[in-house]
Parts: sequence; structure tokens; C-alpha cells
Amino acid sequence: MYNVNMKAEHLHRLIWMSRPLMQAAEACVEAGLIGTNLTVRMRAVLEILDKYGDQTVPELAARLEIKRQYVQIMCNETLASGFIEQRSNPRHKRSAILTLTDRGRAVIEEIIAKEMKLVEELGENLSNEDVATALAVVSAVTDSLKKRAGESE
Amino acid sequence: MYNVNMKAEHLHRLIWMSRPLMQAAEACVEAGLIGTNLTVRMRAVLEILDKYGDQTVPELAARLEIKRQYVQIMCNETLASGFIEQRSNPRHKRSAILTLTDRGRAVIEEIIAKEMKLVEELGENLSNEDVATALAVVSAVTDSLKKRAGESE
DNA sequence: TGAAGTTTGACATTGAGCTTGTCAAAATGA
DNA sequence: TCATTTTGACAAGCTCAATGTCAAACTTCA
Repeated sequence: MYNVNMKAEHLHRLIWMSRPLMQAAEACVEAGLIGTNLTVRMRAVLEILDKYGDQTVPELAARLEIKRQYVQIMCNETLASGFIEQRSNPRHKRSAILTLTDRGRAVIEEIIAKEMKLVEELGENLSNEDVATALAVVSAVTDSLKKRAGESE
Repeated sequence: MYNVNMKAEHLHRLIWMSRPLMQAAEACVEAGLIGTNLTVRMRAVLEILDKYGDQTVPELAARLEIKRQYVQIMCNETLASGFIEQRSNPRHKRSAILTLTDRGRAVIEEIIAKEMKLVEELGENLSNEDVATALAVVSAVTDSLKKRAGESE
């Protein structure tokens, strides 16, 4: 009984630590963007294009799970800044395929590399196994919560 | 080298899972509020009063780490709904001490109990040790990220 | 005591990060 | 070919705050 409550208490703290974790992570990303002329939303667009290849606004929206109307704004900003450009889409005249410019690719890859280095530093005092365990637990909890939240819709 | 990258990759996924985790957790809280006439922000006010005792708006604001002007709005709503009431403050005529009404206490304690039961269910398939490990890892990562984000301010 | 500074509630404005709705052009399916 | 769907563009609105200001109440300190 003691252990059950102990576990639940730890789990409770783990769950509600997600907000400060997220905020701290986003603050670090934002800090890493200083001097690049990139905003956080532009970075998100570039990251998807770099990781998953050229695609249209609606495809990006699906990947980001954000409404296409807002992703449109993000992409238009990024286009205006010259980090991406439009290629004509054989499948749809109005919906251009977005592709990284050389400058865009250079910027996003530099940023991703810098972020990955930071992540490696974060892991320095943590064991392989513990990180793997943490990921497994957090994944399981997230899945369970998503399922429950989804049910009551 | 393989293990280093593996670890960094897991850590990366762990960090960026914080957003879906938080969203799922908040969705569950919100779902649990249906039928109670409570909003998420009112629930937050009640929770603090229940956990830390009667206090003023500025004290609540400090605890929630939200600007007092917004906490004022949250508390005024909660007052209007009759879940809390004002007691005169001997230390300050204008700044009343907020206290749970019987109804408010009953509602928040029922909700907290329901949420704790949910957390216990979430932990059913997880071991004590794994949950403790996950909490330790997430705490450490959050602290490191906060420190880094703080430095670049 | 009283003058300066601080805390507080109330109110107004602003901003980020979205969602929702609508239109017209283009594409797709029947 | 006609109805439906997809898309970009634009407008409005929403939530959760931060920020600024005022006046009343409180604290400090000389």
C-alpha cells in the first residue's frame, strides 16, 4: 500500500513536470535561434522540410497537427524570409511544393546540430538504461492519457 | 559511439514528448471537470487553497507563478461561482483571504480523488523502480534545461 | 507624524498561438 | 459534367496570459 501510493505520487509529479519541461525546452530552442533571423514557427517548418522532404502546406499541417490556415501563415513568413521557396506542383496548380533554399538548409542543419549537441550534453550524467526507461514510461503514460482523453470526447 | 547517439536520440524524444504528455494530461483534467461547473482555472485555484490553505490573491499568484492580475480574474470567477468566499484579512483591508466554501471543498476533493485514482490506474503496468527512474531523469533534464535557458537571458 | 515607497484590486490594452468560418479557384470523383 | 473536395487567402474570434495604470490601503523610516 505504501508502495502503491509512492508510485502514484511519483507518477503524478512526473506527469505535471511535463509543463515546466516543455517550457524549458522551448526556451532553449528560442535562445538558440537568436541571431539567425528565424522564429520558432519558421524553425518548425524548416525542420519538417529537412526531415521529411519537400511538401505542400496541407501536408505540413497534417505533420504538425496544426490547422492548415495557421501553417499557411507560418510558411508564408518563412517564404518571405527566403529560407524556403515554392516549386510548381504537378498535382495541383495552386498548391506549391515547398522546398528549402540553400540558405534555409544550411541554417536549419546548423541549428539541429547545435540542439543535438545540447541534448548529448544533457545526457552526460545519465545512463543509457535510465534514459531508455524514462522514455518508455513517459511514452506509456502519454498513450494511456491520450486514450482516456480520447474516450470522453 | 552507437550508444551515445542512441541515448541522445531517446533523450530527444523524451524531451519533445513533454508537449503531447501535457496536452493529454490537461485534456483528462478537463474531461474530469464536465458536470461540475468548474473550469480548469477555477480548479487550479481550488487545488491550491485545498492543498496549501487559505490565502490571498497575490499569494496564489506567487504559488501558481502567474501574474497577479490574471489570478485575480481566475479568483473572481471562482468567487462568483460560489466555490470560494472572502474572509476579511486582518493584515490588509483590501486584500481578502480566500477560503473554500463547503461546496468548493467537496468538489475539489472529489476531483482530486478521482484524478489520483486515474494516476494509480496509469501506473498499474509500471514498476515502482521504473517510475522512480523516469521521474529522476525528467527532473534532471528539466533542471538542466532551465539552467541553460536561464543563462542566456 | 508624515512623506515616500509598496502592495493590492480593478480595469484596459496588447500579444502569441492558435481555431473557426468563408470565399473563390483548382482538382477530383461520379 | 456536375457535385464534392482541396487549397490559398482573408477575417474574426478565442484562450491564456503579460503589461500598464490608477487609486486605495498598507509599510517604512526619519
